[in-house]
Amino acid sequence: MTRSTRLLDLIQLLRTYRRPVSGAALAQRLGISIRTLYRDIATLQAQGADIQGAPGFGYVLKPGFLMPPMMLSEEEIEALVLGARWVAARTDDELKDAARNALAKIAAVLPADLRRELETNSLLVSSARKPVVGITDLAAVREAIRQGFKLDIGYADINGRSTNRRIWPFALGYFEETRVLAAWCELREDFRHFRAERIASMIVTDIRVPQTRGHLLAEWRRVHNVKSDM
Amino acid sequence: MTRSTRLLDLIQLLRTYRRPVSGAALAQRLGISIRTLYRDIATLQAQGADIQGAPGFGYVLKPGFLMPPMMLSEEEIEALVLGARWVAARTDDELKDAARNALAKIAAVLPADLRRELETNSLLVSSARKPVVGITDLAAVREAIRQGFKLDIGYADINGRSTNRRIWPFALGYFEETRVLAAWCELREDFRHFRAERIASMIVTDIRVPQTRGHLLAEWRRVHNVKSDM
DNA sequence: GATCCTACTGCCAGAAACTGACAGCAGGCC
DNA sequence: GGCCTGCTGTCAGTTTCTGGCAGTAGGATC
Repeated sequence: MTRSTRLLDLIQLLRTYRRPVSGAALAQRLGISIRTLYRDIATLQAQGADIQGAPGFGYVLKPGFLMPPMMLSEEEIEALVLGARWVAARTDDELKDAARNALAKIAAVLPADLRRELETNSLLVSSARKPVVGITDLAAVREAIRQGFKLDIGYADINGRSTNRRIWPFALGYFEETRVLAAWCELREDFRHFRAERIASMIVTDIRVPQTRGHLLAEWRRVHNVKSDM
Repeated sequence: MTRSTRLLDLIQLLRTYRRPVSGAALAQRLGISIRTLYRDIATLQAQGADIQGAPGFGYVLKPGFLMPPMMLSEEEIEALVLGARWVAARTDDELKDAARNALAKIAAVLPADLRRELETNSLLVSSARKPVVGITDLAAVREAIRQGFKLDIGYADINGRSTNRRIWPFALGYFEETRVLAAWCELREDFRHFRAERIASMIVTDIRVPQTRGHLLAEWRRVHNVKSDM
């Protein structure tokens, strides 16, 4: 691999990280020595890339960059289409439409040959065995998460006891058979998981959650020791 | 000026022109010989730049090399991220990287507020219970499908009998537990499905499938009465 | 204060690439 | 046929690149 292509790869690689990455990790991914990586970083910085590095932390590429990324590769298109198909097959109608619309917008900016690639893509997902039942309006839940509104729900726990709770929703998990809402529960004063099909009633309040969903998600990850890079 | 910086300059320079520019003019602007310019153009083309040159005219950079700015709705972003997360959690390393790269590229061309939406998205998928085992190199299979190459495979059928077949792959199904390759089988002269974990050996030939994968997929859908709008 | 992780720099010699010049072919237009 | 231009091959001199080593420094943690 020649240096000029490697520099573009390095930019793209940096773009895929949100947390700081160590130079050693980057060097390994690129198959070069750490010394060369430092030189490459310096070169990109000299060209105007806003790459911040701090001893002990690593590197972050600040957005607002000198050059837009290169066009999507065929494999990247395949990944997006496959993911969109899974969403269309396994979630609800609103997300299905959103996935279709997103692909349409992406297709609109692709050159003709890649658009054909997108349209004739032949990675398939199996369709849902049984439609996931649930009275809960997941689109409204997602909207509440986005907006940061508290929810008042009636929830039947595993013993059948029903309780009314005010919760701070911050994440929604799509499992094979069920949908699980992760939230802070004011009643229990702790994180709780709510299976969508056991939510008997739901009212979106207009009360704001006092923390960002990013904060809650991070804390929840810490408590449950969830590691995920995506 | 080093070559890697010059290549970036050349892209920007080409972007500023709409009418064809002669190579000599470009070379002069960059302060290099015409011979080196031809080499630089060739390098950019090898990286995917659609630079068209015609004798007597000059060069034009067709759009589609770099990602243009995009607008997506919040729900469309959620759908893409959720799909990408499923791909990352449930397929192989190559597709996982592709999904990450695709999201990073899309994020880079979104306005700042939507980029934050993408980065703090909190729709989750469960991670794979067990990693899907399989000796088959699915990345190579996808590549063969894209390129339209026939495959020679050794396949153990359900009774344990092993056969060697030449097949025309056209689709790859991602099910919960298995991966299924859909292909036209020259041995059976019919469509056949091959479970990835039963493919004992695989050689990618350089023989072209005489039909497009779109044709094969449509015919297969007709035969199996598969309906799908995505 | 000690320790650890990491960014960052200078130096050097071998390896790899880049470069310009020249010569020549080809395609479209006048 | 003449002209403009794209494009390729070859080659030797030059430049750049690269990895390893040694060393400095900054921040966090203990």
